[in-house]
Amino acid sequence: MSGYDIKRLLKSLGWLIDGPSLGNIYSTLHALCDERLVSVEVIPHENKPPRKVYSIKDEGRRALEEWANRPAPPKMSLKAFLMRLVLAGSFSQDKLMAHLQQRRAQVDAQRTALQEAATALGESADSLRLAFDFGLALAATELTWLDSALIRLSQQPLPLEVVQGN
Amino acid sequence: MSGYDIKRLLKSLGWLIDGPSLGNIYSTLHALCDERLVSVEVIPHENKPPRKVYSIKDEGRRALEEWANRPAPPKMSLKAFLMRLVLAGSFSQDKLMAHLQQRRAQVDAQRTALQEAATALGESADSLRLAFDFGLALAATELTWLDSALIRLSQQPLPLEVVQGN
DNA sequence: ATGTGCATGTAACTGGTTACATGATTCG
DNA sequence: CGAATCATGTAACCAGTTACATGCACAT
Repeated sequence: MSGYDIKRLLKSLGWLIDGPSLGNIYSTLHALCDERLVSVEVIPHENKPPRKVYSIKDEGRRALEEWANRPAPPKMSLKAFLMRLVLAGSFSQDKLMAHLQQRRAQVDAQRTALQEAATALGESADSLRLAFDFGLALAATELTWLDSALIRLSQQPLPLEVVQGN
Repeated sequence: MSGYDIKRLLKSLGWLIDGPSLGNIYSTLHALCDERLVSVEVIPHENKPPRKVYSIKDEGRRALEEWANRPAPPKMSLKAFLMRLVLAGSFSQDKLMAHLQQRRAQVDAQRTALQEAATALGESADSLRLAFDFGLALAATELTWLDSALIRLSQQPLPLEVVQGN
């Protein structure tokens, strides 16, 4: 993809993840190029600035896999988790499921902690309480989503890339 | 509260909001002090470093209210919204409800956008699709939470601070 | 005509983290 | 007896934003 393409894709995910600025994307891409992790193909357009299409190289893929398999920090944010999911999900189904299970444990722990903090707060019912309620609802949603994702994945044993060709 | 107290409170909200580092909290508190928005009371402990308890001043409260009433940027993140909710929720019930209604419209728009992007993606069912599904589940949860919060608030017309004294 | 989208890039700035420095207390 | 919690603070450093610079195409 080009830098601009990347920006658009990430934008389509809305508030789910941080939308890095274009400046950031371009300079990261340059750095990645210097490190020989990605390759560029310059496609010249007539008197437009040439489109630069980047592709990940084998070494880059290895580095990405290494990154994806690093143990997740215990306090990983939603955004960070989703970023990992999107970038690392295409490696192996086992890894993906392990990832989801790990996340499940963390979210469950967070939910208990949140519940305790909320009850410790008492029945004050102000805006802080609203925030806690929201947090609990979020945690519940994420847990059911994780469970259904895990079930779906365990029912279709082959990674879809193999089946569908991409 | 003291800087340390603030850190602990924010920590109790877990991944719901960004937990600013202690260094950040302390320097912010110093800056706020210089601007005469908060006051400090130094409570000396025997040969421990003295505890510094900060209180918001009238001028600070005014500044906070002004901040809370600034129109929310359309792409406001979850964390930013919750931060506003917690910090600004104690002003007036009308404002709080307006705030929630505004948020509702934004989340609804985001959900539609997400849905369109997801269907445009087709049935590829890879990890990116999982992320989109999650986003949709999240949006739905937030919407129901917002609705129930709005109903609750409209049923009890007086702000709880008045009833409960705090 | 004027603005928005495509498309790339660089440089300044800054908000916030990490690391350092200090020291008592409590818990295992 | 060392590790964690309480408790404060400063300074270096860095990642990422904002702003600037350029220019065509297409719509209003």
